[in-house]
Amino acid sequence: MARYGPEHKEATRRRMLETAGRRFKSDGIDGSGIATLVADAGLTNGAFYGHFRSKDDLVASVVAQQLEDQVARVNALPAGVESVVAFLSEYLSPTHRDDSAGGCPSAALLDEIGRCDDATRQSYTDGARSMIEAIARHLDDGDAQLAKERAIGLFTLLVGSLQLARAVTDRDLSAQVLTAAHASALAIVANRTPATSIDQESE
Amino acid sequence: MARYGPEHKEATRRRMLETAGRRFKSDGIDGSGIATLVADAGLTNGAFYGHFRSKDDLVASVVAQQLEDQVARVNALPAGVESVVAFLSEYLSPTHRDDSAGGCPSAALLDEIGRCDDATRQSYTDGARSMIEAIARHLDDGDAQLAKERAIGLFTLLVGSLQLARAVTDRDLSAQVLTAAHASALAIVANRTPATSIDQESE
DNA sequence: TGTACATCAGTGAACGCGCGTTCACTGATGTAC
DNA sequence: TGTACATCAGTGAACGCGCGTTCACTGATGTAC
Repeated sequence: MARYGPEHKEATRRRMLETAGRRFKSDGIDGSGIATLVADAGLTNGAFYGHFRSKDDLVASVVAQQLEDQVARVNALPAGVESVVAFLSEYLSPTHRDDSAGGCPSAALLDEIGRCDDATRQSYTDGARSMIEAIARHLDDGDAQLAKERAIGLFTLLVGSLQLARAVTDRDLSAQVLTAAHASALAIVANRTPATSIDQESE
Repeated sequence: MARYGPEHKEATRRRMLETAGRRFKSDGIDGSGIATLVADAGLTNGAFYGHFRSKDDLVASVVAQQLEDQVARVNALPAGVESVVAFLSEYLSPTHRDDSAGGCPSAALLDEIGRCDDATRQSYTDGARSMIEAIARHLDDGDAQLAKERAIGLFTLLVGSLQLARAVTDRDLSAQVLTAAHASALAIVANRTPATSIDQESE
């Protein structure tokens, strides 16, 4: 095909990352083959290895990209607790539930990421840390440690409840999950009791 | 092989369900092939279809079995909020985090279940409903609706935080996730504010 | 009690298929002269 | 300005492999006579 300037290949790579992100989130990582992934970006299978060393390499890159995008969105929120509350409502909306491909990467892929290779889990760890810090920044009202704890609780509640709302076949139950999660999220945001000092690290 | 009484085949099926449950939870559903699953139960691949119609049929049966077992464990807890709090600590322990194969099926498989066929998602829905009811029964102090909401929030927080604690490569962060989730779980248990009446069902 | 037969849980080779990956090739462009 | 060559993103056929599934077969047992 045509020869292009140096920005062309980079653009193709970005397009691959984006379409692969959507595909992974809707069909799972194991459920998405190279041929499909590459066709989504308008290429044929051989082109893949000009951009990525392996499927694992793509997965790690996609995970990093997905979390970066999400962190950027949270960082773009106006300061203060109110914008976190607004974010909650959007996250726990039926629209988000019904849009795995365009939604939160953690809700779509977290348990699968837990089974990926070290590079992918490392990418995810970096992204998750940034995400927690971004949320904590909005919740911080003096006690940074407590804000981080609440951010973690909030984040994992959101992820778990979106997964449950998606897995369940009963639409009524699914809607109840979103509503109940919203109420619990507010309880976490309002929580002023830090974790007990019994250190779970020293198992 | 030998001919056995009518209880033998049923015992083999149960063994398959149990070993497949462990395998799915550690390697994922897509990540577990029939040959491996059947070898785990001490059989060869051809024997599989004497017990299950297809892999999908096995998956649905395993999911049902796994949730049934877990619900039974929750139902066996002594009445009252204290035993729920004890359950929390166990659920959010490093031991549970490091034992996917023997642990909570939702933490190991929830997003993958969301991509399974209807029969599996139906099995999961039935199990999740029972699970929520079982937890709510322990939290109910007069307001059944509120207890159900808190049960849902608690359950999804536990699932999400165990997934996060498992996915992350940094052991310190992983331990912090468990600790923070515990604090947030207590905030949900203590919550007395029901969800707002804005009905998320009517999207 | 001894022999012939039916049962059926489990065996293991084989099937077509899609997977991740490799590689010789194409062809539109920029560069050299 | 015109021709020959180098570049390199993308093509598409092919690879070995493990997947889910099928099926003719085995062989230890219980039953019939």
